[in-house]
Amino acid sequence: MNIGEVAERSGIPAKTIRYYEDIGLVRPQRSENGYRAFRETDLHKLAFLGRARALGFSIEDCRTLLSLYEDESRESAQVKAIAEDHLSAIDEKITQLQTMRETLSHLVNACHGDHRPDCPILSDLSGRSS
Amino acid sequence: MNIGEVAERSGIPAKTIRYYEDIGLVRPQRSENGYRAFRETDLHKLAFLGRARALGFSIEDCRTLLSLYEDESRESAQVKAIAEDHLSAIDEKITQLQTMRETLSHLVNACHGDHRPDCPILSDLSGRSS
DNA sequence: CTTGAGCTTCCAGTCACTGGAAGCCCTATC
DNA sequence: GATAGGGCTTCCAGTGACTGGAAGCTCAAG
Repeated sequence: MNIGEVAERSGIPAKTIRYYEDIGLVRPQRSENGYRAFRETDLHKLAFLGRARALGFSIEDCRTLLSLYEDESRESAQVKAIAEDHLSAIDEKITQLQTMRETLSHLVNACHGDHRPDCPILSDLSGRSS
Repeated sequence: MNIGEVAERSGIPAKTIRYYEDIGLVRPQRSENGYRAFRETDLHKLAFLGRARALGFSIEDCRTLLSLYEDESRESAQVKAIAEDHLSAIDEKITQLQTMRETLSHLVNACHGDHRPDCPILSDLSGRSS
């Protein structure tokens, strides 16, 4: 398989696949013409990466997850630990965003949004409480 | 005021303040010795930036918000539009994260997390539905 | 006079790509 | 056989918003 087909079938852009090779996440063979020659297992790996990235795992987490996936003697506890860490990072981000959302939506509601210059949003940002 | 004091009073690291000067968000004067000389208005601006960034506004949004803040003839509608856009971007991110969270927490719950290799998390990532 | 903190600039690195340029390879059509 | 195009290759640069570090100047205290 050439990179174009793999990109289509995995849903990962060709550019990104090349980048993943660069950082050692996949190691496709090469054809005589210099083109990357992907096997089904490479495609499978890339699909794995796509799903892991879609769950928000970092590239380094993905690297570890892949190696655990390929390690027959892994312990599921290792995988679970990574996932739990990531889950709590997600929870933190959600909380942070909800705090922002809260403040911001109050401000937006308080702003007339008309042709006049008075604006509670700017007032708040400038540090005045009113 | 030197940069250290401004950093402390605004809560923004000195490095970041220098960066903000680099990209033209603040333009402190200079003392004869070459040190940046901040006035109260600079401090005020930086505090404004700090609050805007804490609400998740991008640097470019901050730039616009600052210029609106300083523009007596602004219309609050301009400010509100930026805030509303940002609010919906936040909502999108929250939704995305909650989707991840949902999937991930199911997987984490399904995983024994013991010394055995069987792992629903890896199974899911590898594309098997079981 | 020395020490150390604080300030300066500049360069490089972060994360995970993404865009673009220059150029080779392959197939199809004229 | 020439040419056009699309796909492939590499390499370099840019994104956002900082952050770390090196080398060197300034200032106040002891």
